[in-house]
Amino acid sequence: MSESKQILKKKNLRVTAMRQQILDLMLNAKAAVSQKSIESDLKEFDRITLYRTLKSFEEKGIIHKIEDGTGLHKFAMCADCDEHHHHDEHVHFNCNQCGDTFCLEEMEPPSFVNKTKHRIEQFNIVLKGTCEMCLN
Amino acid sequence: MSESKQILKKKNLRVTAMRQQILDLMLNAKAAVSQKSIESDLKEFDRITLYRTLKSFEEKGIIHKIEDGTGLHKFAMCADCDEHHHHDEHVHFNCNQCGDTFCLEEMEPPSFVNKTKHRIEQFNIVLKGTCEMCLN
DNA sequence: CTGTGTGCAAAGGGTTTGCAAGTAC
DNA sequence: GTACTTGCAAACCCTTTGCACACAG
Repeated sequence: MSESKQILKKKNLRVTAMRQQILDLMLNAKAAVSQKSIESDLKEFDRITLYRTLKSFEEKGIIHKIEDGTGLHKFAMCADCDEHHHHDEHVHFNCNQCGDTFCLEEMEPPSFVNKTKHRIEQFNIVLKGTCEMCLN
Repeated sequence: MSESKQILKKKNLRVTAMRQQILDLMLNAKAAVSQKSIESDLKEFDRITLYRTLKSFEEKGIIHKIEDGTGLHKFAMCADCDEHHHHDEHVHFNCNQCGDTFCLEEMEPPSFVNKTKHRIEQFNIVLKGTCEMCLN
C-alpha cells in the first residue's frame, strides 16, 4: 500500500485520486509547496476542491501551513502532528533567490529569555537568505 | 510643527490632511494597527487611497508591515529605517486574546547558530501568547 | 445504501489599476 | 503652473459557500 494511502486511512479520510496525488506530490517535494504550484501540477483537478482538501489535511494534522512572508501560503508535511495537536514549532527558511521554503528540522529553536511582561506561549520563526542550491 | 508634518517633510512627501492623520494615529498607537482599524478610525477617507498611502510610507521607511499570522496586515512606525534600508530585525509579539501586536524593542533577537547549508541573512520572528493587559 | 468528496456557479473580501479632478508647493 | 495626491469605478485575484451529482466504504 502506498504511503499516501496509508496516511489517508490512518486519518479516517476517504482514499480518492485527488488526495493521493496531492499527498504524493508533497511527500516527494524537497521544499514546501504553494497552492499555486499544486494547481499547475494537477491541472485536471478543481481549484476549489483543492482549498477544501488542504484545509482538511491541515485539520487532521497531515500538513501544516507556512507563512514565509512571500504572501503565498505554502504547505509541508507534518512530522509529528495529529488533529488535536500541531507540533510546528520548528524553524522555517525562505530563499530570497528562488523563493523556496524549507522546514529546518535540524535547527534547535532558540529559547527566548522573557524580558517582557507578556506571557510567551508559541512562536513563528522564518529565516531568510540564500539556500544551498542558489549559493552554487 | 507637528511630528507627523516633520516626518513627511523629511521624507519628501507632500503634507496632506490624510497623511498627517494616519501618522498621528500610528504615533499614538500602543500596538501595531491594522488597515481595518485605520479605516474605521478615519471613515472620511477613501479606502483605496489608504492602500497607496501605506505603501508609500512603507517604501519611504516610515512604517513597516507586520505579518503576525492573524491574516490581517498590521503596520507600526519604523524606529530607524529609510528608503534604502529597513531595520526591522526586531521581535514582534501577538496576543492570542485581544489580537494586539507589539514590537518588542527591548528583546534581543537570538543569534542563530547556523547548522544548515543555507546562508541566513534576515529573519522574521513573531512570538505569540497573552499580553500584559490580558493577563490581568 | 450512506455519508463523504467533488465540480461548478456564485458570492464575498482584499488589493490593484486607470483616469479625471483636486491640491501642495 | 506642475507634479503629486486623492476619490471613484472597475477589474483582478484569492477564498468561501451552496448545491447537485459522483463515489468510497
